[in-house]
Amino acid sequence: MQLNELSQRSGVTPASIKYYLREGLLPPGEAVHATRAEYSARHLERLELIQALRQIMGLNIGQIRGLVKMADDGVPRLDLLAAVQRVVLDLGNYTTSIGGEAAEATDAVVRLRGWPDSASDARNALTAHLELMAGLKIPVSETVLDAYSKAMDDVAGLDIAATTAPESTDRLILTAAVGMHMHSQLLLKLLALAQASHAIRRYQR
Amino acid sequence: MQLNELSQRSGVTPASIKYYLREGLLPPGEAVHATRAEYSARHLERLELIQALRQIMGLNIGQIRGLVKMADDGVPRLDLLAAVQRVVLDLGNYTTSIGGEAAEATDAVVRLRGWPDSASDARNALTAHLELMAGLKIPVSETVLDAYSKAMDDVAGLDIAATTAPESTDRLILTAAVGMHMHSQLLLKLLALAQASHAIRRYQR
DNA sequence: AGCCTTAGGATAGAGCCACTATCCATGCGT
DNA sequence: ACGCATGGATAGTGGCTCTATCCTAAGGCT
Repeated sequence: MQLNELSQRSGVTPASIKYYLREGLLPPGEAVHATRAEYSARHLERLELIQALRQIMGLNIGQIRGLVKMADDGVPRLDLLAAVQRVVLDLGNYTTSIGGEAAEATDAVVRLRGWPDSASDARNALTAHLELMAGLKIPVSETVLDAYSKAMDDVAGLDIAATTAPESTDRLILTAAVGMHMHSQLLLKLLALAQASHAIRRYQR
Repeated sequence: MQLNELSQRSGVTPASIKYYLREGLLPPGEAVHATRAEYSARHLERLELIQALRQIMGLNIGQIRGLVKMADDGVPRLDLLAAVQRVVLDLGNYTTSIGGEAAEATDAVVRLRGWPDSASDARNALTAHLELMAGLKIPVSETVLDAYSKAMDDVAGLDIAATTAPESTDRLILTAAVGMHMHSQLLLKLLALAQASHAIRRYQR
């Protein structure tokens, strides 16, 4: 298939496809000769991935490029999942200082939940976030952390169990990202409803 | 105090303050005469609110305008909190159809948790989100909804209890928005860590 | 009283992002 | 052999959040 057909099948305009090619999100088609290139099902799949990451998750071009580069480089699955987490759950842009109360709180949570005691983006992000909250004078008691982490442990168990092995790396990213996003959003909607319910009970009388 | 001092005390450049005035985020200062206006502590507080909503929460000007308009119009506290939720937890932009499986699932959750059975943005958002997930063929079992909602119910109870009564409407918005945001982000970080932990257990062997 | 500074108002420009449109030489398909 | 689509390059668009410039008017210091 060539550009026009790819465009029609994916619903992405040719101009945008060219843009994605330029930005390195979409690998170039196999050049039949100077002015003709052939695209495959892989390109279609990639375009679907790009569409989902842009429109559903709201990722920017740079973030998407990072993910698809990893896919093209064939990095291990766990690293890929970690990268997806980083952009979908917004774990990036954090600077963690070593030690400190926040780090201890994080360690305590990890021990309490029996999670593997290894460094990770998620762990750094958690520590950094606790530091941020401490800086903003928003207290996070051990009780709260305990309750939150228990809840998330339960949720994560269900999430991971529901993840099925995908047939291609692009599909892995797609299902993992969409799944993570949808589940975390679901959690936030439930939180909103729960908060609203508690607020009504508390204030409306 | 006048423009320059307001700028220095808030850390916002005069040009940006003018922009906020133009956009109606900041009420005009009390005009001493044609070319001089006096700003008060309220303006400083408002600027801090705007800064936080922009930089920490990433709200856009339109969303902030909506919130501060409500504050200036003196709408009831519960409505204000609902509006804060809408922008902070991203409950807007949803179209819900009446009835359907998703609505039933939402009703079931509300009954199960003993939450007040009233319409709300949060409830609509939840229903719409469940519809979206169904459309994407991401199954959400009753078990999952039960576990998630229980977790969020516990969390919300702690959240609301931690909310202290603020002295001004701007402060109410600020503490509510920052608190909501920080707590929801904390949850997401914990979710990330929990997921990573489960994934390691599952895949790394 | 006179002049320098600064406020406020209006308008235009900057910088970023994700496209989108135009232009051009090329060469396949009919 | 010739029209039309292609790849490649480059420039433009529109939305958003500022930021900079200009201008007039007036306060206040001397």
